[in-house]
Amino acid sequence: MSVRSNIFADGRRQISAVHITGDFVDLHGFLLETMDHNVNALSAVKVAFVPHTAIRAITENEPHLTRLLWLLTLIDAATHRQWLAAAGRLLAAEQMARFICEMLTRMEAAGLVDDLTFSLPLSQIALGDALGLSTVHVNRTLQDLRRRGLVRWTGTTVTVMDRARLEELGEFDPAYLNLVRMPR
Amino acid sequence: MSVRSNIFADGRRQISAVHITGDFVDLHGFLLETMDHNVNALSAVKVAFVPHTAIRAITENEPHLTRLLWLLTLIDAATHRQWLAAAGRLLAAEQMARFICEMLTRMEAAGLVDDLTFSLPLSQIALGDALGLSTVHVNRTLQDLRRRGLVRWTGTTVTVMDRARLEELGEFDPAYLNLVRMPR
DNA sequence: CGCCTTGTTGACACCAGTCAATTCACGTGG
DNA sequence: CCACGTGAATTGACTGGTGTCAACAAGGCG
Repeated sequence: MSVRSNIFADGRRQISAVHITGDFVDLHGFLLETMDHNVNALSAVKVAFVPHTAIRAITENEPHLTRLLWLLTLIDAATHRQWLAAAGRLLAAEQMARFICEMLTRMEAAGLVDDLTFSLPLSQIALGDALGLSTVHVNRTLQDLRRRGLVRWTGTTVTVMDRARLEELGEFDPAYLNLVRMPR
Repeated sequence: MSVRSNIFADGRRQISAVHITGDFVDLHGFLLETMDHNVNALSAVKVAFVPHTAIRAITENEPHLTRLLWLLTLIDAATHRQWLAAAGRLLAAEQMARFICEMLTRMEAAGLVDDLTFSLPLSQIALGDALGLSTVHVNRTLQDLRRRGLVRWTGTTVTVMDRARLEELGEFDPAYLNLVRMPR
């Protein structure tokens, strides 16, 4: 698992994405001239590098694949809008609920969830950087969610205890993730 | 000029983009299944509609054009990251300074700036929705920037009085906009 | 065993939100 | 030409969510 972040001159940091297994990391870099952000691993990762020449070749010869790659970056952008809305307009608890819902849903789509439980190796410091909160407030907000019986988060293991109420609190709608519809 | 926004159930609103003359509005909609946001005009606008079939045809036959269209959405995404970082980690005055710097720079690139002055038909309510602030705090923050001699903002007319200090305050670097370099 | 990072807690400060009232700019209709 | 209505801008008083500072506990690791 890895994160994309921006860092300000005085050290303030904002994480703008959490990448999980199977994600295409920084496909944006293919066409953007400058990389204005960092990528850091949160856990041991296996990485495959794709040369820009290969992607360029795809864009020359494979319109369908090109549209799929483009779509990946559009989903990223849609996710950014969701994070922005959450950062700008939601209370800490609502925002954190929404974040956990998103991670749960994406991990599910990757087949990495078992019994509403998944691994999320984010320290409270990093979680704060993702949500735009101080670590102290992250700690208290997490306790709040725990006390309400919505989540359990010990170490790097997260369990969603009450998915419906957590999604309601975070006003979460997974539509923006454009996931393939799974048969129930 | 128009804005793209997300609205929460209780009416809270977050603006995620301000479109100016020449911008391709919601090119994202070409490949995304669901439109999870609204677009509202701020002023009288002239609109050209591009059928998805036309864009699809471009992706089939014009790799270079396709990459350019893709690039437009990547710049959008990069801008979202910048807004997110600002919303999450900057103080109101810093964030507002940065926003004004971005609008100035983009309006310049569109040839719509004269003497560091440009038209920005955003009410303080809308400005608050863009920055994630209440209108009262927007008002006070604007007064702060005015008092410091950084900007003049009367009605829909904005004048940047001290560009260097405004950019410094907002820690603004236009690189993410990927603008074509103009000869001075 | 001791260092270092992370998690936790309490006290306090402060940035930003809320509520409410007032002023101002405009556009409309009489 | 003026009364009026409406939305935006402004202001003051107060509240409250979140940040800061500091201390301490709990593990992981060399």
